[in-house]
Amino acid sequence: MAESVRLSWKNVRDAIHERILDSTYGPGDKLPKDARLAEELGCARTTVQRAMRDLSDSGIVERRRKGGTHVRLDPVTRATLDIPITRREVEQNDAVYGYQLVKKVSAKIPPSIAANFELSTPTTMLHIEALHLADQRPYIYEDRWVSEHTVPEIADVDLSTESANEWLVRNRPYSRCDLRFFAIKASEYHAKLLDTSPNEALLVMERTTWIGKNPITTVKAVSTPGYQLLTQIQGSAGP
Amino acid sequence: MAESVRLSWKNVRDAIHERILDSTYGPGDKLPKDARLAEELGCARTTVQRAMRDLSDSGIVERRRKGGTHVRLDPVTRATLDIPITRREVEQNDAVYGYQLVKKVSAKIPPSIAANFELSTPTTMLHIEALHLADQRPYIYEDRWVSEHTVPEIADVDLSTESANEWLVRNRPYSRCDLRFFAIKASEYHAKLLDTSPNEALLVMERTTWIGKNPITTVKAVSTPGYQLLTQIQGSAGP
DNA sequence: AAGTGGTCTAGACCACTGA
DNA sequence: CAGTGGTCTAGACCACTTG
Repeated sequence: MAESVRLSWKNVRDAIHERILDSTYGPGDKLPKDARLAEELGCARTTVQRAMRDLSDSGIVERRRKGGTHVRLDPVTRATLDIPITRREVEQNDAVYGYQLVKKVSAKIPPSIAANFELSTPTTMLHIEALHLADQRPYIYEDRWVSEHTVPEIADVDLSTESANEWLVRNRPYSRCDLRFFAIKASEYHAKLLDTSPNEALLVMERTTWIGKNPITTVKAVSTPGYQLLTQIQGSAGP
Repeated sequence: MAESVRLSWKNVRDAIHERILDSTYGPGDKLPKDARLAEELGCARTTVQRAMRDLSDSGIVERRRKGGTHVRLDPVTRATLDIPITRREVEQNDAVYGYQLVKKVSAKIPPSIAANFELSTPTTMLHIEALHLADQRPYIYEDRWVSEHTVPEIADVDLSTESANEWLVRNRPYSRCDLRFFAIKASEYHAKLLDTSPNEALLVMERTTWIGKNPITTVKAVSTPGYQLLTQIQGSAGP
């Protein structure tokens, strides 16, 4: 049984994954330590590490120092979502992008927005509403609050030309971002802005960002009917 | 300027990231090659590699052999979603999980389902409808088609006890999975099953899986009103 | 305190792919 | 075909975390 072939970390990953699939190591079981597997499979420990990181990133195993590597008890489907800035998304669909500022005013944040930021004391922020268009038709309605305290420069941005979405993504890195997806019934107001009917079902993407402990922005991106979020997973199984 | 400190790959990542944020390297720019950066920062090339892989995974840079490393032109928000099996999800909310099989019958797949699988020839599959309950109340309605050809064992599974969701996740690895999220208006049928009103807005998660070229299953998981998908991103900026 | 995963290094070779 | 990223190795040391 000579290890004549050079094993890549993907080979190693698949070898280990296979043992999990065929129940050599069942859910919750502890796997041999890296060094042991390296010896067994005939490669460097670093290579086993690389393979394990992939399995760990995919949610198949869990690793802890001293605790060892265990097969995860409950399988999860782990997907990666890419959310581009809205202009790019429109352009990638070969449509002409348009943008309209609907409203821009400083105001005291309502409790629901304070809750998004995990703030107890109500403060004043810049409230921005805007419409993103694709081929002249409404595409996404954006309802946003920006902290003037954390992002004072926002006052100097001409938001009637450039969307806050774009400016913030390009200029304000964040250290934490919370995301939420849910469905809402279109209100009269939504219907009017998005050129659709009340009670239509709309997908909403809500994003809240902080830099350190300081709130940056929270935004509800309300999509038009039929909008879909897509993603794809490449599993590490099969031929 | 002695490199007295031992640089970790995170230090290196942050150093490079910072140069991107402060526009030393702007969108689209080419970064120095790994070896050059390693020299510059005073670490091994492997360490730069590790840092770069992270930046690349986060969607901040793009790397190509021979092409070099470039700052991505359009920033994206990249999020990771974990979708557990429904039973786990319910239990993690400290609710009691329940399950009901609503329908199970072999039938010719409708064109929309064939489209999900990218199939042109209509075939027969097992059509399963089921209800997942949390604390006796409807939680998610599952509308699924399973390929009896790819997964003949499904015939022997007692689907009145065990959900197809769970059995498939535990027993059928896939090599590809397509995911879609969108909103729908509840139909009369949905309303009745989910104990809500017609026209409510519902979040739908649609998943389609294959093993190699062979279809395994496609499922629409229709949630109850108020359902939210959550995730969090840890950015690599700030203190 | 000891076991196990995480990281770093230095060097070699491989594998894409753009000029 | 040559430049650049990708991977592998062997060995050392570090840093968690649990028994």
